[in-house]
Amino acid sequence: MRRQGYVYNRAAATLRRRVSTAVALVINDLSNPFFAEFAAGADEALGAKGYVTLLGSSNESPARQRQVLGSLMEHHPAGIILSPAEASEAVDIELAIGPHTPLLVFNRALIESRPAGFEYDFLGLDNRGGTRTATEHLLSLGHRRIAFYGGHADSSSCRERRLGYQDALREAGIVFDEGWMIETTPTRLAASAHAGALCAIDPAPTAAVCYNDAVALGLMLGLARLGRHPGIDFAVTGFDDIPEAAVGIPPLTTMSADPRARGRQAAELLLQRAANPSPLPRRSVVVDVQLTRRESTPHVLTS
Amino acid sequence: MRRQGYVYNRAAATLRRRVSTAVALVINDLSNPFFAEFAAGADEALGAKGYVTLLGSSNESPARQRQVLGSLMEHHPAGIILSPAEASEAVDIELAIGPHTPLLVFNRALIESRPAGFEYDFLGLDNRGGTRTATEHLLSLGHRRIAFYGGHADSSSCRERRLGYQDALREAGIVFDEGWMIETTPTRLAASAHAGALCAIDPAPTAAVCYNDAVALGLMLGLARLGRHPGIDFAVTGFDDIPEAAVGIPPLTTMSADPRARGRQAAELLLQRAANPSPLPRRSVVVDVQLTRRESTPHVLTS
DNA sequence: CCCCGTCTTTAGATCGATCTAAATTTGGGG
DNA sequence: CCCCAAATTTAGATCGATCTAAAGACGGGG
Repeated sequence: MRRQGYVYNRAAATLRRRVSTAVALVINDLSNPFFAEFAAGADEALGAKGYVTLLGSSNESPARQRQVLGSLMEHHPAGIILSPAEASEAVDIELAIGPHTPLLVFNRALIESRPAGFEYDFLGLDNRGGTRTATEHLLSLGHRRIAFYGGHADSSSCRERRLGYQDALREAGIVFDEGWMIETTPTRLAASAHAGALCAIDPAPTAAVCYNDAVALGLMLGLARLGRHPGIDFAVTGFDDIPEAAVGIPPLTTMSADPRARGRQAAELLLQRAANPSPLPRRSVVVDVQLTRRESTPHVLTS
Repeated sequence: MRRQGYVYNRAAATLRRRVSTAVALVINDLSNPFFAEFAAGADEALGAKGYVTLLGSSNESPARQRQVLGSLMEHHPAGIILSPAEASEAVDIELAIGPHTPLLVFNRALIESRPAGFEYDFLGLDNRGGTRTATEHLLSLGHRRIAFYGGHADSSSCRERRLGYQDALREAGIVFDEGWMIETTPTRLAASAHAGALCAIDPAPTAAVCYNDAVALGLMLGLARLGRHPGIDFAVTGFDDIPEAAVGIPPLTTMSADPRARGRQAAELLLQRAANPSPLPRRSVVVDVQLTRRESTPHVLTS
C-alpha cells in the first residue's frame, strides 16, 4: 500500500487524539554553537522516540518568543523545550502556552513574579560548581592572585559563576578583593579590548577565571598583544568548551557542558513528563560540568 | 474568546486542507555554524510568513535522512528545504517525499542517476566564482606561486572550488602545476598537521587559496608552528566567513556566503514554488560570494 | 402590500485516524 | 446439531476548521 502512494496523515490522528507527536523547541540564539548543538541533541533524541521537532527561534526577543510560542501551540505539541530569551517572565510564558502543555526550561531561570500556580521542569548547568572547580584547579597549580574576568554582573549566570569562584577562594583562606572581578560584555572582542584592566591590578594576578570561552579566548588575545604569554606566564580558564577552545592559542582549559548530551537529556526529561503529567513532582536538574584541562593553565611561575 | 482558553487547532485545518502550514527543514549538520545560521535564517523567514518549521537533522547519514524525511512527510508539509547528507541520491529523496511536495535543495547537488521526472529547485553558492575571485585577489597582490590547500578532491564543492582557482591562474597566464593542490580532510586539525606538505613544494608558494575557513585557520596555525608568519610573509584565503575568521591570528581574508541570508532566501524560493506549483520552470539559483578582505593576505614580499 | 434579487445565517458534509458499540463469525461443549 | 461465550469484523461517531448549499432576512421597485 506504500506503493499506492499512501502516507499516514498525522493531522487526522492529532485531531482525534487532541495532542500531536511533535515537541516544540524554542531557542534564544541558534547561531550560538552551544544552542545549535543542544538543538541537534534534542532533535536526535526526539526523533528516536518517534517525535518530530517543531523549531522556533526567538533571537533573544521576548516579544518574538511569545509570538513563536503562540504559533507553535496551534499544533498542540506534546510538550515544549524552551531556552528562554533574556528577561523572560514566567507569567508571559504561561499566558502563551497555557496550563496543560508540559514545559521544560533550559539553561536560564525564568523571572518569577506571581506566587505560584505555574509548574515546569528545569534543566541547567552547575555554574557555581563549575567556576569553583576551575578556581580550585588554578589553586592546585599554586596560583594565589586569581581574577574573575568578563561577563555582566547583573546576568544570573554571571552572578552564579562569580559565587563559585568566591567559594573556592574563601575555602582556600584567600582574602578576596572586589577589584579582582572585572566586568566586560561577554564577547571575544570586548574581552580582548579590556585586557589592560587586568594587568592594571596591583599586585598583578597570575591567573584568571573567565566568564566563558569567548571571553577567555579574547583575553588571551589581548594579553598576547600586551606582551604577556598565556599558557606560560599566565593561566586562563574558560566555560562551555566551544569547539574553538580546543584549537585556541594555547588550547584552552575549560569547563565542558556537552550541549548535545544536554539536548538529549532535555528531550528525555520532557517526554517523561509528557507521559506522566501530574504524578511526578516538579523537577529541577542541575548538571555537573567537567574540567577539560588543556594548555592554558600552567603552574605558577616561582619568581 | 482567548480568555476562554481557545487555541486554533491547526491539525483540523490541515486535515481539511490536505496540506499544513509547516515547512520541513532537514539539515545535514546542525553543529556546523554555517548550517545553524542557515536554519536560523530559514526559520525566521518562514515564521514571518506564518509558517512553522519542522526540524530534522540527518548527521550526514543518508539512511537517517530518509527516515527523517518519512517522519516529516506525515505532517504533509507545504514544502521541504533539504541540505542533503553526503552522497544523497535523487532517487532516494523522491522515494521518501513523493512527487507532490515542493522541494528546495540547498548547497549540494543530489546524485542523479535516473533520466528525469523528479523536479526540484536548487540554491547553492558560486564555489567556482568564489575561489576565482580569491585567486584573482592574490594575483593582484603580486603573488604568482599560489597553492590550493585542503578538501577532498572527490567532493563536488572541492572540485568546483579547484576549478575556479585554475580559471584565475589560466587567465593570468600562469603555468599551473598539479603539485600545487594539496588534499586534506577539511578540518582545522588535519589542515594544521599537513602544513609541512605546503612548505615542501619547490619553489615554495607565497600564497594559498584554502578550501574553506576551517582549513585556512588550521593552515595558519600549522605555518606559524613551522616558523612562517601568515599575514606577513605568506598569504592565505578562506571560504565561508565563519565567525572565527574575523578573530583569527591574523584575521582571515575570506569569501562570505552570509548563511543567514541564504536561509531566508531558501524559504522565499520554496514558498514561491509552493504558492505556484507547476507554472514556474525549475529554478537553480547560484549565489555570488563576496570577498571580505582582512589581514591574512599581504602583498607579496619582493625578495 | 407583494415579489424577486441580494446579502447574511445556518446546517450539514468533508478530511482520515481512532474509538466504541453493534454485528458477525468462530469454536467448544452439551 | 444447537447454544452460548469468545473473538473478530464492521459500522458509525468523533475531533475542529472549512466549504457548500440551502434557508432565512432585508430592501427596493412595481
